[in-house]
Amino acid sequence: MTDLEQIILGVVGEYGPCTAYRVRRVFAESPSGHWSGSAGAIYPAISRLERRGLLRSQKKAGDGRSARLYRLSPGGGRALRNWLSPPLPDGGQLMPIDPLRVRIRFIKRLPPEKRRAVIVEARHKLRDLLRTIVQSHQDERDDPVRRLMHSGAILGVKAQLAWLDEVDRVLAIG
Amino acid sequence: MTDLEQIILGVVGEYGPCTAYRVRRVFAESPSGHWSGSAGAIYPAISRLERRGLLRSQKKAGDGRSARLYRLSPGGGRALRNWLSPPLPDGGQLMPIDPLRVRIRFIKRLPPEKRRAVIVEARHKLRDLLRTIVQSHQDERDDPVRRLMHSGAILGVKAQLAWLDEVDRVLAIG
DNA sequence: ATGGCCATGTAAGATGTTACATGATTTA
DNA sequence: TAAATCATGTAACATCTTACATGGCCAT
Repeated sequence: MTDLEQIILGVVGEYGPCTAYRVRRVFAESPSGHWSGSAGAIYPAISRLERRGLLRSQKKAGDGRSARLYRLSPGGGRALRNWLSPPLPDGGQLMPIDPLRVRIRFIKRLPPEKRRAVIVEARHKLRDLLRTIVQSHQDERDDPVRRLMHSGAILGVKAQLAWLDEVDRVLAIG
Repeated sequence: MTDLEQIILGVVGEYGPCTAYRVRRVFAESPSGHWSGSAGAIYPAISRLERRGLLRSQKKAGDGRSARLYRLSPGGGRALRNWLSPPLPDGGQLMPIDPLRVRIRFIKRLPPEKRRAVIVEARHKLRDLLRTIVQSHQDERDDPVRRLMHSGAILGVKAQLAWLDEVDRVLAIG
């Protein structure tokens, strides 16, 4: 069971009976670029989940298109709870993956006078991103779990920004 | 050009002429479970890079096996610098991907009495991980960039731990 | 000389991306 | 009614994982 499939189960569970398109939009609206939610990933994944009996579907009434409403089957609920429950994967599988750090690792490949520009631009883009997430966080008043998702993202990006300051200091010396 | 390919270019550039196996070990020794560095990914990726003229190779002397030593070609160096240089991708592509947060998002699916256990276990595993990274950080005295990689990982995991405390508080209420 | 690690690779299969195709519904 | 968006899907292609196969090197 891939992460994508697990998350689809979670999203279907969260948004009740909903269409595949609705699931796609949840991915598309995520600020993270990691979860692209392309049609070619979502529709086949949902078909797989239905074939395995983890999702059920029914035709959406009053819709001339072939839209279907999906919901979790009992087995799907169990699969979802099982994914969430201990034992969790090892720490290495839980730690954040940082696309910025992977690049900066090789920054010495750039001539010294260009290194600074990378840091400056990264800081800029992360600050912009941070602003939009903070905005979403403030706009979200009702759902405490969703607020937690926002604050998690905020803490993660702030950690990156703090780290960038450290990178800046270290590179200035050496 | 995938991330894996870019990182391989970076690693080959970093470790000078080196074998494919050496590249694999760099991935395997990374604390992050994200970069598995399986043979079936690395060897084909290196072949692709050589076909495209970004890597050059020569037979390793005095080795009865078919081991080859790879190094960056001039074009490979350019490709690597180009990857590192502005313009960077958008903020959404730079922000950290947090496998823990994706799970906790759906934690309400668990019965209330089991939610705490998830947090406790996650905290435990992340603390263990943090200890080992801190240890590597202290052991590494020479290379400032490598120390930066460690401190980036440390800041990231600490942010997760701080967030877990917040999750704990919020779930205790709601 | 044999067991364990070093080292290279391949095959089968699943998953994901991009791009395209199709048509319904809503909005200006 | 025209344009935008909703909605579902498929085809071609590349990539990644898992598992396996092969054989050299090294220490006891």
